[in-house]
Amino acid sequence: MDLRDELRVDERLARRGFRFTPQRQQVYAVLLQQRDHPTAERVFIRAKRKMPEISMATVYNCLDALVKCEVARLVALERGAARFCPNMRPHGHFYCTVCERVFDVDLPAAPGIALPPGCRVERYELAIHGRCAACAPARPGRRGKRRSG
Amino acid sequence: MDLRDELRVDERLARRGFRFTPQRQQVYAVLLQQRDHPTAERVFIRAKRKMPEISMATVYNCLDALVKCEVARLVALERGAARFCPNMRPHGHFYCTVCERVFDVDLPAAPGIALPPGCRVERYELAIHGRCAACAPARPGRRGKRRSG
DNA sequence: TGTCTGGGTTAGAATTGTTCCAAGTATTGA
DNA sequence: TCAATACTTGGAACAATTCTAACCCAGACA
Repeated sequence: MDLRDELRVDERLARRGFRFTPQRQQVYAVLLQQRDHPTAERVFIRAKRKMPEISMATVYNCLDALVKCEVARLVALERGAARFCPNMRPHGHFYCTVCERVFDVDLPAAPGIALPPGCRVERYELAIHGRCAACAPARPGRRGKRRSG
Repeated sequence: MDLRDELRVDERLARRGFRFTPQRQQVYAVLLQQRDHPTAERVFIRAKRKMPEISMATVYNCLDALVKCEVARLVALERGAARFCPNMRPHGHFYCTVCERVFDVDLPAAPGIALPPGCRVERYELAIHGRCAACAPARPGRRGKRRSG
């Protein structure tokens, strides 16, 4: 983990009256280590490897603190478990409906959406559902190029 | 409800081996009647007014059938209950974080998003979180009222 | 040093939203 | 008419999340 990031996280938590406890450090490290948008349960499993005593309730608590301090994002792509993502730059998500993997995608500079008048935007969430490169050829739908391998 | 719409829904269901039962008609009518993106529970409450015997399981069944036949959309804007929407034209959603109301918004013609190569898009979901006109002037705190019904 | 205060952690209970199930009902086709 | 099949129902089961009560620990202060 980048030390400057850790310092910034520490500060960000402190500013809101949260402590950067060993559990929160571990949960944040898990998010940074493998950026595959894990669910809370998956974070729990990974965090347990180095911290076997950690509980699910604590993982939820830590994720909640990280999200509140804008150090991680909660991503709700489908029904079922929420996913978490330490990438705080504006971005959208590509969700593969076959393998359920999630990829970050850049957002266009100017979305140019006509909002109801008077609205104040806090954030955008763009989710794109489809098939990733690995899964696209799998089930032949319309015409697609066939790849060997 | 527009008769042509109803006929089309009937057909669409039939094409997939579903029947347009009185319960499904009622659930669909509820969606058309008040386009405020109700949750399944809210649909249940509204459907009961004209059909007191209807059960929650049936409401879920009906909503599921309508979504499968592409007559309604399931909208997952936040954690918690899914919402339903009979507007099948491409559009996004503005979600007011204060009053929790949802508004349809038009999408820009060309989204222009750089996807990972080889991806095949099935659908976009754009969610914009913020404050609606009624809630925007409020200071961070609770204002705005949720409508009952 | 002891103790007070307040956030943090834990296991497990509770809650919420959804799906599953078994039994009975309605509709369709032979 | 009978059989096959889809549908509805209430309630059980389930998954994800939140809540609760007990205990823990760091820092402030006497």
